[in-house]
Amino acid sequence: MTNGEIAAAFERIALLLELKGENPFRVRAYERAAQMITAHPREMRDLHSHGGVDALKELPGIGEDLADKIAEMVTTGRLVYATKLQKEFPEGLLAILDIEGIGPKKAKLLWQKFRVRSIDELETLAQSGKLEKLKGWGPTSVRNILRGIGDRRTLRARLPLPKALELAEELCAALARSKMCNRLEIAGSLRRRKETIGDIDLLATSRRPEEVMDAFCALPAVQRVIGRGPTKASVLLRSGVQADLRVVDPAVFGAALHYFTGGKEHNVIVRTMARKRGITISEYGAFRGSAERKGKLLASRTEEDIFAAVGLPWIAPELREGRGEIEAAQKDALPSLITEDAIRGDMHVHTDFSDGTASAVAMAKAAKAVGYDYIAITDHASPMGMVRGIKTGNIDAYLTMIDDARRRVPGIHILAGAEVDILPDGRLYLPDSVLAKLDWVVASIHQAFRQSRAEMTKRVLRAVAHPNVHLLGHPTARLLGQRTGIDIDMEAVLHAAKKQGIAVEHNASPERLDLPDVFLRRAKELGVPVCIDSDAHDTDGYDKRFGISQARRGWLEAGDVFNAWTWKEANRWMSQRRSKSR
DNA sequence: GCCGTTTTCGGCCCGACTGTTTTCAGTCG
Repeated sequence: MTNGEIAAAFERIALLLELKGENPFRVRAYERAAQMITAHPREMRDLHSHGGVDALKELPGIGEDLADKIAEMVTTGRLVYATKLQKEFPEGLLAILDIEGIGPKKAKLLWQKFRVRSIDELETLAQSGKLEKLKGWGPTSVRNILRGIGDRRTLRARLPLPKALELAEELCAALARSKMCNRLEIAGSLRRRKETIGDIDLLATSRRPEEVMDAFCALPAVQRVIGRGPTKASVLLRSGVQADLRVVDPAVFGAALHYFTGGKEHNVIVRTMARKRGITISEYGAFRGSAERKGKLLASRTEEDIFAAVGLPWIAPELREGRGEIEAAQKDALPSLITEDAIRGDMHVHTDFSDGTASAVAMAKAAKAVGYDYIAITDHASPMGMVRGIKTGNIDAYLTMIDDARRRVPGIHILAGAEVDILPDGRLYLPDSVLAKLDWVVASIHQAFRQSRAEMTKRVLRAVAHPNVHLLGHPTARLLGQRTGIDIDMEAVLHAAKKQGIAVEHNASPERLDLPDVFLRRAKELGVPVCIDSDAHDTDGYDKRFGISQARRGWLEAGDVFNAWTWKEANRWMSQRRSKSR
């Protein structure tokens, strides 16, 4: 079983245990384990086959019992305990937990009293009028459930980061025009720059919170107000996304920003640390003493103050996932994260020689204008009919085009490169004689996405081992929100990249963001350089802001990123690569 | 179910909002 399947099994168990009314901390143990496994770059089955159950027990949040359960899943492909548990409730009951306003208690009651086993049955029951006669339910609750069912049918799945950020920025701009907020910040997973976003969290400071609430709920982008209190409101946007706004006093902005940025796991760890020191942390600040009797206020104004209250330096939002950042902070070993201005070049750029819209000269000028010292022009070399591009027959014309660009755009180093398709059997589309004429070869998958994991891994390993390849392009081939990536043993690919001395790409194109953050971090650990490339197809295409944010989530520093190196450093690496290929 | 500069047992983050309640349970993030 893959990590995804194991995590899904644990999530299911957590839901079922909740339905049973089990100890909530036991439920949380399963949830935490699922989250950890999802984010883990190594496959559980590999860890198990190398180090056995003991290796699994090393993982955070995995003890005796869960280690055994993971071992059972990776060896037998099933989990007896899960099957047993599943029998106590019908399949469809879990789905109704997704409905806004229905939690485990209500779901359990619906099952026990009415034998509700699906969303459709719940809808029929709610319409029948039987529900509202129940103690503690009432007509409003029932109306909300019906609305929740409707919402669930229209609600969007998680939004890709670039789209979500755009929406959030529009909301902020609209709210800012009301001029009632002193500060207005995007918080939550958006501030952490997660690759997909469930809802938009905004935080404002104002001395007139009620009026801010009014303005927020009346924004034209708002379709419906889900909930609204004096300091907090939730709305459903017309785009099908939920947005939450919280207003706090300016004096507690730092505490609130930290709290609403999360992530959940990170906050739990920080608060647990605080408790051990006799400190309680909430969105209103760090207080001496327990939560019930608010003690002396220790910190609240800035995030730095909050972290300092528990003896930590400020931690960048992109790191706040509870993936070891607290431990690193305690050891003063936080990475010095890469920033946009560290980028000196781009190793994946298209022109109108293939499917770009601008000439090589125009692309080079545009790269120079954003301050780059070097670029690799990497037009497609692909068997797919619709893509023009580099063929054996036109390679000389291509090289002439790049030579011409070098002459006409001085002051920037231009590499003659290609983005060559990795064919289904792992060979490259261009023959070695043509590849040898190029300075820089990106190997990418553009077809046959559905191969088995074994086949796909073998395919990519073959390409990675090719002596003329420098970079593995958009390694999972995913399209955010459209196409899940290929099924591949990324650990094996990264090891091979290390062994062969090639780099892996983080393709910063907003529809890709590929390689994903957990593998970026793994690449860093293994010492594989990462190229953060724009994959620009036009002169406005050099924006790397989303790529940088993912690189930061992968703990990358400037030294880990190939195109943050100086031209001299990059060139030295390429010469070494070339000498290897001979 | 996990975990240990409080602990191998007894803890486990904290508060807002809603609906139906006369004081709070359920849900959410």
